[in-house]
Amino acid sequence: MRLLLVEDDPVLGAQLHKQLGKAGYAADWVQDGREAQAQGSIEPYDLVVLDLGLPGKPGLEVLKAWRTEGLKLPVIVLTARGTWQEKVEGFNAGADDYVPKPFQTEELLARISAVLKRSIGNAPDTLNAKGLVLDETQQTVQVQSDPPQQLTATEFRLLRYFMLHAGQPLSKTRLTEHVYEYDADKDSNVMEVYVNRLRKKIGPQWIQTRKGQGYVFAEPAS
Amino acid sequence: MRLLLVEDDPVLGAQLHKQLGKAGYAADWVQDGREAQAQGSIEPYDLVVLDLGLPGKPGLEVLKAWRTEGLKLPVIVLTARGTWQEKVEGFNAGADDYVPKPFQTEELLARISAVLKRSIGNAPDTLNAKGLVLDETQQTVQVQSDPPQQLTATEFRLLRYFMLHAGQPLSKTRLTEHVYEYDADKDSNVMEVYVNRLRKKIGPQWIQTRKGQGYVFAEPAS
DNA sequence: TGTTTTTTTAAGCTTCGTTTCAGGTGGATG
DNA sequence: CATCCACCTGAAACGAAGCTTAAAAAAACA
Repeated sequence: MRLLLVEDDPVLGAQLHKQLGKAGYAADWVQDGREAQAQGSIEPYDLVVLDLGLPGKPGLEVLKAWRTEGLKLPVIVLTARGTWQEKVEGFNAGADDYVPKPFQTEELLARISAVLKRSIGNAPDTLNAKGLVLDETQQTVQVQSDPPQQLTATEFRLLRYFMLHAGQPLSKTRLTEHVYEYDADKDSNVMEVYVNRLRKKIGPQWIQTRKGQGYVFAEPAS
Repeated sequence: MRLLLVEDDPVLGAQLHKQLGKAGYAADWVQDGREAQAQGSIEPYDLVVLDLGLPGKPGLEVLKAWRTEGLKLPVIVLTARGTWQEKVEGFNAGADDYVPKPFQTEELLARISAVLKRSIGNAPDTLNAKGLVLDETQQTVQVQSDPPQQLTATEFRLLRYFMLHAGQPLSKTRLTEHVYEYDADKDSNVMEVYVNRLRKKIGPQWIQTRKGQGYVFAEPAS
């Protein structure tokens, strides 16, 4: 999952950025309103965490701009001490959720996870395919009733993306874009390598390859 | 365990603060209601000891504010006159326990320990894993039937936090936040050093490292 | 105050996750 | 049937994260 963090305060921003990374998200961090808007329009983020008090361009403006542009990526708004109007304004501008400052990091992480699942429009527990369970806090997978297996950071991010988009063909470029932050080096077979590793861990039938198109995560034919 | 002590009386406050430290809690002490509220919202405390008669903002108000904000951190209320209504009001406002003044420090410590375990949702004697016993009053560990070993203050705080959260992966930042008071200096390898010391004392199999994620305290595979 | 214990810092070393690379496989195409 | 291309796979190279030890700094204690 690739996130955009928009927060001008260097201290809070740095801390959040780190925490998001730890939680298994590939997060880019920008500190300026204009930059945020541009970035959000160009790069394919899965979710934005948006602070409202920003240099360059106010957060709400940025959000509105995205919405009139037709972008419907999920946005969670952070705002100082929740005045009631601000909250309403935020939702009107098209925010998906709203976290009043100050907050505990766990709170934010919980909201992010909730909004992500909701936005993809799948059943509440998407990460529970038939006979395959992904535990988000432990970063483990369990196949049938075998003992749970540990996943490395990258394996986890990839598998989560697969499971959240089960049934859809996903190109290798799309996968790299969403599993890694910023650069996205082309001309590498990293994805193939990681798909290989996942297949070894969970069994080959879950991820099918569509030659020329990419991969599809799906339940094994019953 | 990181506590917030809210007590305006300088004498009692100082004394409690000291005792809490002795008992192995990293406690921050504030004397004002407003400050308490802000502090409790921002910092990741494990428990609050809250006096009711406060300057700035009444204790019950502070508590209610936290609850409406959705914060569910455990709160123990101290109050002077143990009138029956006050007790009820306290519980209604969302207190987890209630200690009437005057009280003996041990009484308070016992309550704190109980509420902590309860709030984490673990069995009453969480500090008693298979073959490993942590004595809270003595600040010692006993492995199997070896002689008990003395722990230093920090070792004790860390090990208790581990045991109370057995099975969960705990990041190094989270550990520092909960083992130390206020500052929480980043960019240091203190946690690694202390994990090392604990492993030397209790044996290496109890604390596993999850590279990139943190550590997990768990019973050795049987 | 001087002494001892505890905490923190720093440095070199080790381990493990990531990425790259080289060679292999299999299906599609002419 | 030969060739090409996309993908697979195992192993090596690299780098970051964690380990360990010793010494410096700070705190506790007498």
